Order: sequence, then C-alpha cells, then structure tokens
Amino acid sequence: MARKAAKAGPSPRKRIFSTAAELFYRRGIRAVGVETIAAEASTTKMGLYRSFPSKDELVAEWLRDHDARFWQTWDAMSQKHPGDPRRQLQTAFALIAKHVSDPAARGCPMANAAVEITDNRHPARKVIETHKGKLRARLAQLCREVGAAEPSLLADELFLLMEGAQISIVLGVRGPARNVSRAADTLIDSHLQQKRSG
Amino acid sequence: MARKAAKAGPSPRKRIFSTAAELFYRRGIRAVGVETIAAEASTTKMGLYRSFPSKDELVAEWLRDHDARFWQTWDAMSQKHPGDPRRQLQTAFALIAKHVSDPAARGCPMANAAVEITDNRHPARKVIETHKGKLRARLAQLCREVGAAEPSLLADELFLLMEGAQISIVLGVRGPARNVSRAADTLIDSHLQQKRSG
DNA sequence: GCAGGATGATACCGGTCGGTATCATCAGCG
DNA sequence: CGCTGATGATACCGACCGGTATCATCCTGC
Repeated sequence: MARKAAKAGPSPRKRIFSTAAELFYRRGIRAVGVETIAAEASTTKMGLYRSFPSKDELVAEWLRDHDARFWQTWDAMSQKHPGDPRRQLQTAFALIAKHVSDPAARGCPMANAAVEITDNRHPARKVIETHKGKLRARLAQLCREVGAAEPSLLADELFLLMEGAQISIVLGVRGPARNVSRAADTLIDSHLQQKRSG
Repeated sequence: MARKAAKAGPSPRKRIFSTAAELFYRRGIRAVGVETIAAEASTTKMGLYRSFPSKDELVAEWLRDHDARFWQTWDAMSQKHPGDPRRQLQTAFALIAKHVSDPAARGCPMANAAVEITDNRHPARKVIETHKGKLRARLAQLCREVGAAEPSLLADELFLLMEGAQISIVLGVRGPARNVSRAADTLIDSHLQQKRSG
C-alpha cells in the first residue's frame, strides 16, 4: 500500500487528480500541460503517467468524477423535498445560481470541455454527451411530475436557462445569471397555468 | 496594388482570414496552428505573418469581424419591423433558432473563444466582453420599448436563452435549442401580462 | 534487517508550437 | 526594358508538447 501521511499527504494519484481538476477548470484543458500538472502536484511527469494512461484519459476521468459528484449533489437535494417536484426544480436552480455567483466560478466544466474538445474520438466526448443527456432527461422527469402542460418542452426551456447561466459567467457578463432562478420560475408558472388548455 | 485575379483569386490576406475563421470555428483556436491555416489558404506561414502581427491578433480580428457582421444582420432585421419591438425580438430569436438548426453550426464563436481564452491579456478578451455587453444592452432596450414590467430582468432572461441555445449545440444536445423561440415568447408574454402589477 | 514496490529525478524522444530570416519568383508600372 | 513591391518556398529558431526509459531513493510489510 501507499504511505499513509508522509510530508506530501495524500497519494500522488489523488494529488495529481485534484491538481489537474483545478488547472483544467481555471485555465482550460489545452492550456495546461502534463508537466505543469505534475509539478503543481509536487511530483513529476513520470508519476502522472504511472497513475493515468494518457492526458486524454485524465481529462475523461476528471469529467467522470464531476458527473458523479454532480448527481450526488442533485440526489441529495431532491431527497430533501420528496414528492415535491416544484421544490426540487427550484432547489436545482438555486444550486446553479449559487455556483454561478461564486467569483471563482468559470462555468460548467462539461460545457467548457465540450468547446475545447472537437475531436469526437476523444474519450471525454461521450462523458459530456451522456451527462448532458441525463440532465435533460432528469429535468423532463421533474417537469412531468410537476404536471406541466408540455413537460419535455418545459424541460428544454429550463435546460437552456441552466446552460445559459453557466456560459454567461465565462463570457465575463455576470449579470444575467443572477436572474436564472426567476426565469425558471416564470417558465414553470406559465406551463402550469396553461395546464388545462391541452 | 495586389494582383487582380490570378489563379489564387482573392488577396492572400482575405484567403488567410476566411480560412482562419472557418478553422477556428470548427476545430477551436488552440487546436489550429498558423502553419495549418497558411497551408489551407494556399500560402505559407510567412505570408500569414505579413498580413497579421501575431496569431493572437488574427484571432481578435476574426472576432471583431464577427461582431461587425452580427450587428449588421441585427440592424437589417430590426429595420424590417420599425416601431414593433416585439417583432424585432421574435426575429432575433428566429435568427438564433435558424443558426442553431444548421448541422454545421458549433455554437457562438464569441462564447467558444471565451472558453478557450482564459488569459485576460489576450486581445480577444475585450472584444468578447464588449460584444456580449452590447447584446445585453440591445436586448434591454427592446424590452423597454416592448413595455415589459421589468425590462432589464426580461433582457437577462432572454440573454440566458440565447447563450443556452448556442452552447447546447456544442454539447451535442440538439433538442433544447429548437425550442428557444417558444421559451422567449413565453417569457415575453409573462412580462407583458404583469405589466400593470408594478 | 531485508526485500520489494511505490515514488522521485533526470534525461531523452519525435513532433509541433509561434515566429523569423533569407532567397527566388512574378506581377504591374515607369 | 528594368525596377519595385508583393508573394511563395525553405530553412531555421527556442520553447514546449505528450510520452518513455532509466536509475536512485525511501517507506513498508515480512
């Protein structure tokens, strides 16, 4: 086994992983070289390649981890309001709003990676599409539960709001994202009011 | 003066510029090297550096050009419905919807560049922020003209929809963007109905 | 104490990056 | 014609890229 708690603390793999996650998010994937990651994690390039087969796989692993944490948070939040889909939707948007209000935030790691990675053969590509596909599906499920007139339409509209809020942070326009929750509420209300017209 | 119409057609500068624009948009900025641009434009790296001082400036120039064309299209569209801000808003969203339905589309060049360029000293940075700031302002102006209860709030909401529609294309999730116009209409309607409550 | 596996350090590989210098060519114009 | 300025071609620069091989070290379980 690895050492327990020498001067370097966690295992090299964990140090590399968390360092890579932060650097990829803050500076971008292509802007960060493996040597920089290794040095920042107090190890060497060789150490990195003992824990990860390639930079591309490290990127994919990072996004898989983000996906896991994202749904973990999502589920924990949902379970606070069982049987109350409206509340669950609101809490989801509150989560986005909170993240987006963080001055250190730089949007959604998945979306940013999608912009940088144009080659469909990159292992991160399917991670991204699966994640966002699942997000859309989960939104649609909540919209169905909440009794929207056109649940999948409402889900798509909310999806656009979420993605718009995240990317607008990257644009350096911090204002609009502050109103993402109100926009969501307005759209949800509209879909509930016309409930009986279908 | 340059030659008029030899076998190569337009001037090297224009060939380089349009080639760079397409490659930057399709493959990303960092993914495309100056040598590739030059070769694709049927010239050499030296020819590129005779027309542009650096790659960074070429990128900035590309985005400045996009900005100019964008507002040109926007203004032309506005002038088709003088005094009808609602129609102008709808046409703007129809424009986005049309672009986003193009299978070759890969989102908004400005937003994609913002993701790739994390260094604030890059000359393209202020082009991006100025462009998006202006977009937000123009939306707010139209929302004021249309008589919205809270015009700047509505403008922010519409801004999120526009950006969300563009980035969702990059995510490989083509569905939601198809409903961007309907979402916009719903939000506008809501802000018009509660007009007298303020 | 000793063996062995995990780790760190260093040097190296071929390739590509952005950017430059030099020289040949070719068009248009006096 | 010959000149000039724009262009193309080639070689080169230092730096960095992702990835690998090799060797020294050091902790740990036996």
